[in-house]
Amino acid sequence: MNTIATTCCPSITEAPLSDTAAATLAHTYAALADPVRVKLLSLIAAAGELCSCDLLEPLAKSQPTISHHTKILAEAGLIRGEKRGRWTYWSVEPSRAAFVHDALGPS
Amino acid sequence: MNTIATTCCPSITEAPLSDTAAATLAHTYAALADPVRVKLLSLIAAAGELCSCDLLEPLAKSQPTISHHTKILAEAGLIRGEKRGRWTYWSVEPSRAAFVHDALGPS
DNA sequence: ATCACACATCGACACGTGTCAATGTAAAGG
DNA sequence: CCTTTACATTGACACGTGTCGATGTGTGAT
Repeated sequence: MNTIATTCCPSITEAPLSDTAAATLAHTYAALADPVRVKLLSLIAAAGELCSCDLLEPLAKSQPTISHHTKILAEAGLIRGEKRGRWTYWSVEPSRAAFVHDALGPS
Repeated sequence: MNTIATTCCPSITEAPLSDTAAATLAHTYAALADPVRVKLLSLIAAAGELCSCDLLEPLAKSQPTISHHTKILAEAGLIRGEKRGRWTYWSVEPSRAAFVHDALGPS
């Protein structure tokens, strides 16, 4: 946690990550470690906004499974859900839009 | 900045990922989904080259566990090992250096 | 050859994770 | 009210995963 405090942005070529920084990164990448969630995220990123009901067919999973994956992505801070009426609309977390775009882009 | 993306590869804002593309990405991110592997990768990236024996102390894990994690990172194509004498020297896979640098950088 | 070292592999264990049927909750419409 | 719809939660199951002790495989040194 003192990594960012002492210096601004040390390049990875200069010093290894701290335990807490590594744990935080691993938690984020764990959210992307499932093909269903990667495709789910790409569907939201491509559409801009989708409700859970729109995810059932393209992902070919049950409703509880979709709810499980959206929860994990939301807890990782990659998407956010907004309830409007009976529907929950999911969109990419604005502050992480660049990260999500890069993560889904061709590497 | 995305002049290449428009002509070459469809941006994630245009179309969702295919099943195979999502599975490939998820497999890569699964290799980064463990804090020990994230720190292991950062140690290699920071040092340029390290043998397995140099990883035991900073990671505070047993030798079989280190061997297990290096194997997963190597199979994901993020690092490569070169045997010289009795030691195996690990380094970041050159073709994935940019990806690794971004993946470990501040998000 | 014999020994010590560096690393990989195996076997076993505890724990985490993806999945779905069943059930609960909340909102809109009758 | 009651019913339907959209989603979350629970419980249970099978499977994957991180971990380490024990063992195997080479390599170099004596």
